[in-house]
Amino acid sequence: MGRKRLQEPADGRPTVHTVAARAGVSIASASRVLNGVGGSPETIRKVREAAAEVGYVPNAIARSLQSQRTGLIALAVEDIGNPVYVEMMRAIEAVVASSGRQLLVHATGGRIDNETALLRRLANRYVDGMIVSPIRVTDDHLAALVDSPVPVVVVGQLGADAPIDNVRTDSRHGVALAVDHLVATGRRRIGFVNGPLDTVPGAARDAGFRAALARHGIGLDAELIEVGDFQYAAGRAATERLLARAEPDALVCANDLIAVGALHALLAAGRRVPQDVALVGMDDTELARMMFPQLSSVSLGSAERGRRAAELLLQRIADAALPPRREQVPPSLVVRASSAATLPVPRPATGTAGPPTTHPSSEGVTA
Amino acid sequence: MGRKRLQEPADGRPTVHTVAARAGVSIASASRVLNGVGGSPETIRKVREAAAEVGYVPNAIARSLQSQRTGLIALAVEDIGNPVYVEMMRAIEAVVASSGRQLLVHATGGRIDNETALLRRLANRYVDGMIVSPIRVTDDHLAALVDSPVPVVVVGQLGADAPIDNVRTDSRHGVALAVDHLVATGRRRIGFVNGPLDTVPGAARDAGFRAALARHGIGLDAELIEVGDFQYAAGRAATERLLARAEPDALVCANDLIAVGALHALLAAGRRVPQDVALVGMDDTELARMMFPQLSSVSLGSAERGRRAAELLLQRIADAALPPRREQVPPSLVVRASSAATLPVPRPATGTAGPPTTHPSSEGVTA
DNA sequence: AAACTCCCCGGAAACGTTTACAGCTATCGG
DNA sequence: CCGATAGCTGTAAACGTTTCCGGGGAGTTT
Repeated sequence: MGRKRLQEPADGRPTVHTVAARAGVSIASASRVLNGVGGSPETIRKVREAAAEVGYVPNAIARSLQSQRTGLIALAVEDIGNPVYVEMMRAIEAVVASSGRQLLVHATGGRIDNETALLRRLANRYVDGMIVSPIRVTDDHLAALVDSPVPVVVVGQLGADAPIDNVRTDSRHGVALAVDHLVATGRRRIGFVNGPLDTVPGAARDAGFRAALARHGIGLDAELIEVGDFQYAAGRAATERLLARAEPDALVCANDLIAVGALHALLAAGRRVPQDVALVGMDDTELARMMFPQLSSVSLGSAERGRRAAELLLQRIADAALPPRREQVPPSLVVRASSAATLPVPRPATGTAGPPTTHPSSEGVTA
Repeated sequence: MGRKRLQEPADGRPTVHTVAARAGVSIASASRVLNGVGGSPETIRKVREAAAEVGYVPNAIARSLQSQRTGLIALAVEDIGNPVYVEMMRAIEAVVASSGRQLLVHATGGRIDNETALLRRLANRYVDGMIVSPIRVTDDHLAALVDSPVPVVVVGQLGADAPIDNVRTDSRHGVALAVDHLVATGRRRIGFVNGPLDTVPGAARDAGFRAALARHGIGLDAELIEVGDFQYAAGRAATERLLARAEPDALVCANDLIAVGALHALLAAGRRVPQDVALVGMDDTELARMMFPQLSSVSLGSAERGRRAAELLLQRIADAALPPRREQVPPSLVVRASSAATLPVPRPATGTAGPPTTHPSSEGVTA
């Protein structure tokens, strides 16, 4: 009398003890059968039966405590409403799923405390690894990354000496590609609608823009630079402010959401795109192809970066002793109607790309 | 000699035992201090010091095993690229965060086995509760929902008698609102671009469309109905097929992604929106406001549904004995430029809404 | 000064699982 | 016919944490 251990926990859910007792075997045997390793035919039958009768479902937490793994990978991004992260997520998900794990996504909403808290919390073993793509990096942040208990891979720029697996692109060069293209097609008064300068991508793109103009010997006109958030509404508002005081013949936008906002502002202000103003976005997301006219955009290889980050993470999970690695994905420009060279045709409002095809990804010319 | 328990696990991470030994106290005292309950000033100092020295970070899995809760809530949606889910997620995240928990998102990609597997896996205690928004519901699925070990709330239509907390809308009525509006503004050849009919929303919207036409005494023309996926590219392709064989004066689309695809197809085919063809989407996402002209859309109260679902879930987590509840959020129509009544003006291509404001959400007329 | 209260501390159990180990039975080969 | 072997089984330890409980010391009250 007086069993050593309660068989039915307070919430009534059966445990392996319940099953074992019901089947008349030890918990070890029950566990073995439930995991499909060993057991005589008779035992297997009894345990299976008992498990089915009580509706046994294993407690994943307990299992993880024992096995030291959860089979979950987390992805933390700033804004899940930004299609670039959706593309990245899809690429990661494919890799993660092929390793038999599952991907969970967390939106930090740009609140940096939120992201640090997530790191501190989730990384404490709830997941086997994390991929994070921070847009602001503080020292505190970096510290949390470095001594995370689980492997972490960062997508995005990071201090040069941080001992963290890292996949990046060169968005300075990306902006340069856009400027080169616009200059080559005759534009001279090139505006720039950027995201916040205190973010890593915002700062890099600003530097890239200034450097590119200088390289072409075009003087910098502060009136042609505007800053907002990396979002649609902010991009539109920023472009309205810019148009109220200057007359650009081209606009480079720091991402596609901003570019869509800019397109809206331009059309509402009566400018024709690309005849009056050429427009180039950045990230080359599906959104760029959804617009009319379709937007030129600088691809930063987001899907590729996601894929590589996932691979790095899986490798590190397999072998924690690997040295920190860094990979780089080059940007490339995809030219579409929004920045097509304006030809003699007076009003080719439907763009020069001809009738849209059903394979949008095949449209555009990679430069 | 021969300690009862290893202090340093193989992976070298310190545990509460490490800290306790170093501080010269019992693990019970160490745990108490680390949780901020009790402890003499001296003990507190010693433990804090020891913890800092070894870089102790608690193992969340072990803690959860003991406390029977993880503080995590999962949201499973079909397609995270659909902005409607982004809006829903934001609303849920706000409620969840205010309860001190964290939200994790999982994209099922519409693969139903994926969703069932997720339920079976995540729900086994990795999270304290789940919100799922399935678009296809099978019996197997339903069974997995019903006997989930953790509370589940479903957003979307569900069998009438399923004993599961449920927040729904009336998308049949939503389609009716769109049709009523179009008929009232003089449209008669109204087309419909739907998602797959074997999905719950697809079927409901199809039924709603047919019923609405019948109510207005408009005969059904099968040529004006087309079906694709609930996505941009599919919506565009479906609209191209429809335009190749029929000449609608209005289009109702089963969601905003499809509507954007339709807009693209219409413009590419040389139709003016709204003069030649009026366009109404569904879900009233940010995407509808990002288009030019801005799209009319039927709001299905996604943010509100998300908010309510999260509240239901938190209540159920607090009290598992509650009876299953069902809530309903009414649809409403938001009229914007894409379906504005065509007035005597010959080519008001910029729409009738006047210059865009910086508060897009204040635009449009709710009907 | 005795009794009582309060607080702090350490031992041990508990959360639910997997698994090393050892003992047992049955089978097989010599 | 007996010893070796293989396969199965049960006991118990382990994963890392929280918490119940009882013992003990210090301070307060009568």
